[in-house]
Amino acid sequence: MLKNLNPQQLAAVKHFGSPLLIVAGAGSGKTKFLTHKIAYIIDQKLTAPQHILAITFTNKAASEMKNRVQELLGEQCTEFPFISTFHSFCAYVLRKDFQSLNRPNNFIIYDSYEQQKLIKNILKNMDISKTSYTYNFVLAKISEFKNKLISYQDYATLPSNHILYDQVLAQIYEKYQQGLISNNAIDFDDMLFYTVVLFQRNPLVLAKYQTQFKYLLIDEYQDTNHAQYNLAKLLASQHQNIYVVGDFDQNIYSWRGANVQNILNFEKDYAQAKVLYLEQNYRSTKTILKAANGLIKHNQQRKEKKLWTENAEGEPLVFYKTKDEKQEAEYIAQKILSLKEKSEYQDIAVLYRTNAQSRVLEEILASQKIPYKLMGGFSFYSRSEVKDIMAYLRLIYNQADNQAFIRALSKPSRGVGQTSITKLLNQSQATNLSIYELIKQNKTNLATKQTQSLKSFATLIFELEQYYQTLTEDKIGKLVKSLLKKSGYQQMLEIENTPISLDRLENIKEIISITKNENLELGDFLNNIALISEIDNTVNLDNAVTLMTMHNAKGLEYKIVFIAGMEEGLLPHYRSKNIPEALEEERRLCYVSLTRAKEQLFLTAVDDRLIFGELWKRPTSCFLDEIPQDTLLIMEEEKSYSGHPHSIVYKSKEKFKNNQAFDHDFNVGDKVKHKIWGEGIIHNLEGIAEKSIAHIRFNGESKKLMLKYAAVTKV
DNA sequence: TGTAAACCGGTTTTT
DNA sequence: CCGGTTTACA
Ligand SMILES: Nc1ncnc2c1ncn2[C@@H]1O[C@H](COP(=O)(O)OP(=O)(O)OP(=O)(O)O)[C@@H](O)[C@H]1O
Repeated sequence: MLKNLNPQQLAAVKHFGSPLLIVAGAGSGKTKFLTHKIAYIIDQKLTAPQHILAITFTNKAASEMKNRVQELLGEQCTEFPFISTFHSFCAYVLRKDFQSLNRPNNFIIYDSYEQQKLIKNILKNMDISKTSYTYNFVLAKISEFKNKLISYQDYATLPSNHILYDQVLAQIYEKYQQGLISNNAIDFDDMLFYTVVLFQRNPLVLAKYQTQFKYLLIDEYQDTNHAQYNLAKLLASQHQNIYVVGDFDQNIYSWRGANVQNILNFEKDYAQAKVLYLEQNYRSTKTILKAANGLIKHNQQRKEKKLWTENAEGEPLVFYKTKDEKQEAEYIAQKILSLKEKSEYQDIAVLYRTNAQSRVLEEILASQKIPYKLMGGFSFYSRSEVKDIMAYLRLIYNQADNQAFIRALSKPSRGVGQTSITKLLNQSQATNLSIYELIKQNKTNLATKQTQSLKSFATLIFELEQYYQTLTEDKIGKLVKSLLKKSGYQQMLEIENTPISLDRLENIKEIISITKNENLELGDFLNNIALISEIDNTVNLDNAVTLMTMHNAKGLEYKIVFIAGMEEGLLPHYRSKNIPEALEEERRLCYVSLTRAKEQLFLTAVDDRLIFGELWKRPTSCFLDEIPQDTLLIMEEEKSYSGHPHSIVYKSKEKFKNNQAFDHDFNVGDKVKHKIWGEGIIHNLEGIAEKSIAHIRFNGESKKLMLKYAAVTKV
């Protein structure tokens, strides 16, 4: 079982009795160590499989790890270790023990869309929707507080000169939490937050989980946040059987509260800790590794570490610049087709910085008949048609769910509009009865037309619920099929009969096929949806090119990797470029992307990119200059390209806006001075180049100023 | 009162 | 460009 490990990995697998940290670069076999360690613990019968808890970064990584462990153990595996993300683990704990914090165990998990709706509502009611407290800003702040384990009560009592404190935020935070509580909901950050609180406040519950999970293993430890760090510490505090791996150069989630100090301080936190290093990379060619190592050296805030390989020299990285993103996608498609002679589609991945980039890639790949699968993103479950169907399912499962009632009711429209809905909601709140109950008990107070419509809708839901009860297998699939017909939803799409509506119908059918294999109950399905965001929404395409964001590529490997959009503004992203720490994170992100490749790397960039329907001129990414030039082959498209990425001269006579003429170096958090309003603080920046707008709070009052014209200076 | 059509505002990255 | 929200009209 341990044959394929090198001496360091072997030593690590056999190490017991004290905490262990492995720090090592990309592709050095950290994840491989974890899977073998789990298998070894089981094989040696040190404990039963179900007493092992392994934490991965994504659900996909978790299921991959499960498969690996199973392969290693073969037949002898009857019970399984608990392998999941922090969030899924917390959901598991809270479904069992949330009641110990006086909250029901059958909470629902709000996704970001529902969070947004709640916040928007609060801002509207407080009459501050048009101020600097944008919902994005507020949500990011609340997330930050929760990750730092600051409850809204704690927050409210912070001294008013505390850096984090803001009186308005304190109010919003409280209202937001109360909103969640009254809907019996928690958000993603709450999962971690409440689990930590539960363990801290309730030693008995903690002890139960400490006994249940005698071994704790964590992948990607460099990207744990404060709450996750505390969770691990609590779980391991008795037995100290904690084994973590990570790479500080792959810390790419600090914007979400991930704190690289957690890995740097591991030895301080666990006094007996042993630290091991892996230095041999088994994944990539010498050229790829040289390129990646050369790039990451440019980070100042970094410990040096070795990473070498015995693999072949390999091909140079290829850089190709095109006129626009369409041609970029065409180049990638064409390259994929020519690579197809030697490689399979499944060996190829295309990475990009922002989800918005995937659109063009999808279109062009589809037009060239290249099969692809889109991984991750807020893809599937946030599409409006999927949400509509989910609303029906939620309502069938729980008729008291007013939110679901309203959404289902208005798709397709049933002649009941905003006014009636508001009345119903108010009545529901006043009487403590759900809208569904009100209708059933004839307690509504509306015009006949609306009442009739509501009645038949309620009957529809009742009948569907009855139908569901009679089913025995493939229950959700059959239910969805039936509701599509009876609700008129399918008819609505068929009448529209546009390509888009047909697409929507396809997506809904996807729900049917997702739920098919496992004989899922409605409740289990609905409860876990927020957690399974990463379903590949393409139907079991085995041999297909993978499209995903760079963040999603973490931990994965492909024979051939394309990196699209190697441009200033995209990588590094314009929001990061004036903040040194953020810029270094962008560089790490580039490092992660490069090191996904085993054999070949293609980097592309464009001259002009269409953003919000406007053409923007784009310089090539500074990171391209930082990659050792002898690993890089720059393909020339036209003679206008003179060899150095920054010396490109745009020769076309086409009209375009030269949008990069103006620039600034203000950042969020900067103190600034204005002629009229005096001193203020920038709390948000939007737009780019000449359209940059700063949101500045002057002495209580907030202003949005265009930096190109505004007379503000840094102080 | 409900719905369709204009309108406005927002782009990192995700569990 | 897209989706959520406001507005104008039936
Ligand atoms: N001792 C070994 N001998 C041969 N191949 C190995 C060895 N260790 C790991 N590998 C291979 O190297 C590749 C990278 O391993 P793994 O994914 O475990 O690295 P990692 O350190 O987790 O990488 P990353 O930090 O990029 O996620 C895998 O294909 C793995 O099978």
